Amino acid sequence: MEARLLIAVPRPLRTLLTYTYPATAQITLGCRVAVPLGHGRSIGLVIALAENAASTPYQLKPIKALLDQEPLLDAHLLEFLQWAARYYHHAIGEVIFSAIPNALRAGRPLPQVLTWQAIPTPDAAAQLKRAKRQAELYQWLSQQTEPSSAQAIHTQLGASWRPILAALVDKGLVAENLSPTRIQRSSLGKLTPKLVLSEQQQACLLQCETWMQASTLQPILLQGVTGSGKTEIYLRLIETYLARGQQTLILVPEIGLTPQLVQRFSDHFPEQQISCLHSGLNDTERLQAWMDARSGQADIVIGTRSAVFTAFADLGLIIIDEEHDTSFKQQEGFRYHGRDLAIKRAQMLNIPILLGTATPALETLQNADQGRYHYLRLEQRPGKARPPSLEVQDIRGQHLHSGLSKLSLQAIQRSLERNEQAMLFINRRGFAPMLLCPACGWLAHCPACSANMTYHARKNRIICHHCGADERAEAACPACQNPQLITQGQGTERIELVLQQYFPETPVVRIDRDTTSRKGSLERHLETVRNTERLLLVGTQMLAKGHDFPNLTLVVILDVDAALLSSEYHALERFGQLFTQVAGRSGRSNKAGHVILQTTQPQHPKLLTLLHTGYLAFARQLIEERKQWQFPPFSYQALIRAEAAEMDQALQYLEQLRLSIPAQAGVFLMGPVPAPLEKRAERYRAQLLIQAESRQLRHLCLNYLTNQEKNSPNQKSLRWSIDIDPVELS
DNA sequence: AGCACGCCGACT
DNA sequence: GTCGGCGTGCTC
Repeated sequence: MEARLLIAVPRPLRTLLTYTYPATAQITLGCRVAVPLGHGRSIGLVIALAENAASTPYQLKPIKALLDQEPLLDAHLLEFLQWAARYYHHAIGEVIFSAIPNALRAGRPLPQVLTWQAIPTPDAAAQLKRAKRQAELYQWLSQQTEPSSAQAIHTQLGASWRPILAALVDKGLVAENLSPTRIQRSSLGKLTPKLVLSEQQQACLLQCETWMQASTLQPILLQGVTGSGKTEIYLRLIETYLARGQQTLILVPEIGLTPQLVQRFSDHFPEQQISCLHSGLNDTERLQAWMDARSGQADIVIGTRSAVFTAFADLGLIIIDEEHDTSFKQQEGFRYHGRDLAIKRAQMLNIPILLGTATPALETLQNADQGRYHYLRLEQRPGKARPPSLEVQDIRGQHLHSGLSKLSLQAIQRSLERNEQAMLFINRRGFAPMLLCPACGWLAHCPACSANMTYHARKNRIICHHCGADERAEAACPACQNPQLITQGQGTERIELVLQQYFPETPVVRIDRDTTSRKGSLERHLETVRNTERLLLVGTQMLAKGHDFPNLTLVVILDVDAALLSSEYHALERFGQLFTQVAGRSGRSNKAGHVILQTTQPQHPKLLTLLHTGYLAFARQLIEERKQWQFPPFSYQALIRAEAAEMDQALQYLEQLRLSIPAQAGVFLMGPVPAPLEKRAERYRAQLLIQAESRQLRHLCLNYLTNQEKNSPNQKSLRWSIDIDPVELS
């Protein structure tokens, strides 16, 4: 007698595979198995029991081995992942395995964790029990004489098990350096005094707590301007869940950029273990953090988007910081949105979720305005900090010095004279986006993409920012040998140069992907900025994210036009968010801030709304416009992308897919058309946009499409993908 | 994604 | 004659 199992394998298959196993064997859902697959073998994860009666057109194979005694993923996580695979129309196996650390994907056994569970601390009995276990553990540990095994145990222990750690350090068995997934307390036992909450923060906290204890939960949008003390609210809310012995998940856009946030958490919770999950970890570190969350040893997990798939022993609260940030959206492969999935996961677990930002995404604001989310605002900045003064600079007919107006240069001069810092913001790295020949019109163009190469002066190379093509910049024109090539437009490198020329006495720090690619270099730069009173900062997007520069009083935004004139309908929303965040960087610590926007569009109505009535009114105006055009959040989009060796192939393939979707009310199909970047890395790209008036209709269309795909043989060398709720149409 | 199968070019 | 190039197709 045998039974059947539905197994997910890490392959781009849209279905689960059915295998048999002996009915006498005990198998729990969520365990890994070794299975025969095709000519070889593969690892798989048991997802469900299959109907035994159903006859199959193929010969079922038995699983080869059961690899786990206990499930890697619990029932909730399995259900959540299956939901995600359906929603994003992505291969189930890839979705399931994105929740399993690389280190466990080859079938290696789960490391043995000392099995204890997080014990709820409030009552004395539990405290006692916890202390007793620690004592037992300590006794056992003290018998370990070999430093290497002590080290191993130390690695498996949480930093929260301080007595043990302290004892080990004391005995000289381990050095007091923890793995990078764990936050080290610099001095044991030192408690940082709690900040006193403002009246508004107090009210806000109380309201959140009330909502979180209600029988029906809704996501909470906490809109707090930069410096209004959102983080302090997070900390207080987390306390409640820690006291119950529950864990908290905090999703942040890019953890490498927010070391201060992590520090803040570890200072506030010196007794708790905080684990970090981000792209900078190697497989071992990632496994460690994952195990800590799954076993319950980690009290708080801070991570980037993929941390939404982490297994938890007892998750009680989710917080999304900088909720509007588009880096929560994965832009390749499994194109999920970390925030949206977190909301779904919280809903499935019936636990509260808090979305924090100064500038809510339009869809989030719409949800709040419609009452689907609770909505709270923190308006005041604590202390005496006032909002910055804003200046729109009309640069029409102005002579610019490498993109900088005379007025901007004067404003920078005045800041420096007051021994204050200024920041110049331009969203383009490199020296100039164009290198060309004034004699014959030759232009440095990427051989593999339909895009210009960017000139990088420091390296003296031309680089394609789309495919990475990288060539030496020749002195003379390759077409007509004219010895003098010129550049057009500006990037961060050129702005850095012009500032060095104008202000030779002042250090200039440039922060972009080129200056921060090496590990720790961003931190070093930020350190310089903190330690230097008089300084100029140049950078891209990266500068806008969550750094606190107390002596910064002037911000100049240089490429406002690009955002105002973009054809992408998301561009304005992004600009509003960026502007509000960047403006929030200036004028803290009791010094007046000033923001300059250089533009040829000083009368742009949206710009005026943003400046005069603030982000909220601006965002609501954009929502109104989206409504008129029936764009999201008033419709539901899916972008089908295809790429092939020839544009015609890509277009024809999409046309075929389009025809598989029967015409129906409430569905618009746009395209297929060539993508805005027609060619990338020698491949031509086309896209088809599906816009439906409900998620259900969109889902239906995509089902037609994937069925059609199943029937038609794969076209040679053609790759295609589905992007649900796209945030970028390029 | 793997992995094998298969049908064409240059080698001992 | 065969080694291997990667284009194509399948995975319970």
